[in-house]
Amino acid sequence: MNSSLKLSNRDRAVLMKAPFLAGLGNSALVRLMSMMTISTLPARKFVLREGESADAFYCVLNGYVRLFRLSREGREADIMVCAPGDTFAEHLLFSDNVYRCNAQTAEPATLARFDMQAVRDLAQQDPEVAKALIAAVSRHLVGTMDCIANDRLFTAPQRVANYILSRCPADGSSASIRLPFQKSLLAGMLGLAPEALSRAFSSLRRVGVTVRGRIIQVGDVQALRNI
Amino acid sequence: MNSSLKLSNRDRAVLMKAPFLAGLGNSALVRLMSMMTISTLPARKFVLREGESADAFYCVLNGYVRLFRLSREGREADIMVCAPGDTFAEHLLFSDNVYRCNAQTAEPATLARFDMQAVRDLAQQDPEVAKALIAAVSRHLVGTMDCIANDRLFTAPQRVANYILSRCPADGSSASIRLPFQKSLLAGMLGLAPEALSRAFSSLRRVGVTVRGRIIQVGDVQALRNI
DNA sequence: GGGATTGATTGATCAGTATCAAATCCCTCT
DNA sequence: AGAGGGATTTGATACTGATCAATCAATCCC
Repeated sequence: MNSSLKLSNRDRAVLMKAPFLAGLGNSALVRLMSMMTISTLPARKFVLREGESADAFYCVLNGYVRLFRLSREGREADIMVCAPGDTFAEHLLFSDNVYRCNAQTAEPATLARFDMQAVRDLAQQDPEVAKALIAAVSRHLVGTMDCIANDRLFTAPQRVANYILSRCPADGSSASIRLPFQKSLLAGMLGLAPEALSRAFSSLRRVGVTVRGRIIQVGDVQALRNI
Repeated sequence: MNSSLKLSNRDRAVLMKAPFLAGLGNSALVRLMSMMTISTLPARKFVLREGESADAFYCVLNGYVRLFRLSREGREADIMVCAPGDTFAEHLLFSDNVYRCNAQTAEPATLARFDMQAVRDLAQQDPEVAKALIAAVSRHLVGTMDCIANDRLFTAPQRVANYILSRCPADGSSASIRLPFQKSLLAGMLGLAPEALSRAFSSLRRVGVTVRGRIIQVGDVQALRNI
């Protein structure tokens, strides 16, 4: 875990466009960034663990971070996957003081770390920061509610289709997208075993979806929308 | 839908103890309550529908409200069940402007309605209100994340056991609880068909759980914890 | 350039839950 | 208290996805 205060240009751009920071004025931005530390982590590294005292939250600048919980027998359930620009654990600012799940990098990643207490203080005095926090937590809530509805309403092929559609340009009859991460991570996001994801992809072949490595080709976007 | 400005003593007590309002100082409280309207709804009444413009959020004062989404074929998936003291749709204050799911009373209910724009304005100028909002949304986020983890990690009997345990006093070897609503609502909360809930209860008989109507008796709480 | 490692696919089987139908229970209303 | 009707339970069946094992593909690495 290589920690530093320096920020690459690319990471800085991601940070400034992150929903949590994008709407902030200059003074709040400067103060937040002054209390931030950057770290670069290898793949599969735990960022934090369930039960640990929650004294920081994070913003992903590069790579992907997987939030998951463990059962007693050691099975894992992904709860959320954070992409560049996403924050995580920020919702513990005004509630719990213990992390409620594990966070692990899914590949080499760069994170910005924010001290919980410092941001809490800042949010108390700067309404703009408070507003940004509400927006960030709200966005996460919408995402998790969508996730529950997806899990409960749709089968594996339908969830995969929904995911593909969510990454297709809205118009156009055909499309080609590239998965930004391994299929096993996508499987976890969708609440599936990797084998089930594989089978879902192959069942989508009959509606014109072709998969080669990380490239997914969609022959007929509209056909995919009808299940 | 009988609307009024009056508040029964019981409803007022619930409102004041609701997490969203509990921490507020007097002036914020007075202003919020002045922009609030109370309504009493019969069972199975829709409070709001997916796609409608989101111009109010609600606090449940009495009864239960079910938030759910519909599939194209008309199947329903519960996303959250709100008990007295819970707010819902408040997370749309600073993000979306359209309701993302349906809300329906599960039985006769009393709700406090808050105008979205009015509270938005109030939150902008009163940091205490903003903080209360963050806390409310955060609490919901924790709940939905728990829900995802439960769905993905546990079987039906385990989820039912978890629910029972969450309503048992922490200590004591035996316990007796009363469901505050119909079993079909519990089934939906746990992501189960009513038949599956019924079978889960009967499979818990062998660990000393007895169900008669809404009364659930637990012979050995500790045994229930081990699955 | 060939093992070795890791990730993905495929096949076979099994567990868990949905669904549909029928019987029964419980609550409410009069 | 008894009747009526919705809620719940039970039974039979089908389906979905998990799991385990084996194969295949791609990448890594001296």
